[in-house]
Amino acid sequence: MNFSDYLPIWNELTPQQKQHIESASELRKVPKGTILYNGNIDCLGLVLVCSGQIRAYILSEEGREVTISRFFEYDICFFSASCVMPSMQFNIVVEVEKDSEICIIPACLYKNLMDQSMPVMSYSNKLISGSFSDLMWLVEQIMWKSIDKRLASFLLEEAAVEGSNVLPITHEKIGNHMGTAREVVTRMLKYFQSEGMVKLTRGTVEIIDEDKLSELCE
Amino acid sequence: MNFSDYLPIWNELTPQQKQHIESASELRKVPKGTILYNGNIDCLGLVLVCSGQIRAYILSEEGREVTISRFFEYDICFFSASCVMPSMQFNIVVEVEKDSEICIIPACLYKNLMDQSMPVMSYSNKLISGSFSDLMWLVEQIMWKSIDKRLASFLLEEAAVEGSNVLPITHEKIGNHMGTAREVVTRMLKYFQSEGMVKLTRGTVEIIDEDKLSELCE
DNA sequence: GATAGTTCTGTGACTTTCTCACATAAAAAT
DNA sequence: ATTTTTATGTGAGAAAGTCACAGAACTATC
Repeated sequence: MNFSDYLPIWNELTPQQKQHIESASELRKVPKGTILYNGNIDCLGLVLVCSGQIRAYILSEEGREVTISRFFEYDICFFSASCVMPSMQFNIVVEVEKDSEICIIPACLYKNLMDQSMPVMSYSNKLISGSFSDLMWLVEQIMWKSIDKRLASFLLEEAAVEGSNVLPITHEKIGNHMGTAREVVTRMLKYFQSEGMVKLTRGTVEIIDEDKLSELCE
Repeated sequence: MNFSDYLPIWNELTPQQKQHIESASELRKVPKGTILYNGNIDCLGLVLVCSGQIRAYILSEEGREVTISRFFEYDICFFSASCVMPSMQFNIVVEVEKDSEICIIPACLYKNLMDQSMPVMSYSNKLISGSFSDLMWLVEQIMWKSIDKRLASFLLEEAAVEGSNVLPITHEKIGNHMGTAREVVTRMLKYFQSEGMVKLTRGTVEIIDEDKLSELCE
């Protein structure tokens, strides 16, 4: 485990701090579907994604979901450590989307580091600011983009993530990412298919005409 | 101007830092309607609200608005300083809602302070975290609350802010706060009136039955 | 204080999106 | 081969947003 690959500020830590992190953090393999954090579970800590894929989403009382953020290799998820940040009050669920290897820097250790080390505090600031910007973008999407555009964007992004035009995903999961109902996704995908933009089979969406989808997004 | 009333970390600054702030910041009277920041205007800085009222909102290409955050006496608005925070990339407009007195700590000075002073950095962190939480709350509202509930909440909050049940506000402004169309607000208010919850006159909404509105919010 | 202009509110018709209730189809389990 | 589970399809109706325009209430001007 080479921390300097994940933490840009690794070299600004003291040898002792480095040692603390190395001894206290835990490398863990987590299977798809694992809930790492849900606001009830004790504050986990900072999650470094070594491989795999993780997503953070909010959950309504009726069980509907919206994805707030997704994390891939070399990303750092701080949502599971939000409990140690004062003034961070919200419920969020952090779930493993694909079998992953993660490294957990315990919340209490991380809190201490933040208080001790200016670079760590400054880096935390950067992480939060980045997420804030992402969330602002999400608000704009939700408020001002129609479903067809949002769905097209989602499919293209998903294809980029997968590195393939064949997306192994159900309509329901797409709905959960976008915060909309499954039926809405089904109908829109049917329309996309009728326009020759995608090809649908049970459990997969294949992108046929990437350009046409891109145009749709504007 | 007594900075310690506005900045909780004032006493953790060095005399020199305090002196910098005192000499560089600018106390200013700004009339209602003033645009303090809109992403084009040069990065303003941290805005301390001494009196009055300020709001930050995002603007769609079609000219629709949604209020992201509102600031009152003793609040600090950092949106007008977001340009000095790395990883903060979004367009936002900061507008004076009521004639106000504000104190501006210039962006460049604030940036230097953040880099020099752990307490300032830590405090910035807290400000951003707080706004992040607020934004999460907004996303939940937008996604999962129906318009009647959101309108009821807005009216009650507005009454609390105004310290009166007579709200001097137009349907259009309410729509701009909530990110919805004026007609939708008009129709819902008409319904609220028919149910005896509010009384409408041109330019004002008077809350008649606070309890009934509260119930509506759940 | 009558007139013209501006701002604010009201309303119908139509579109988009969401909800509910079920039907059918494909895969998995036994 | 049959049952169970998971995924998709669809109609009907409700909620919310869009568009176009009408009328009412204030303001400014002479």
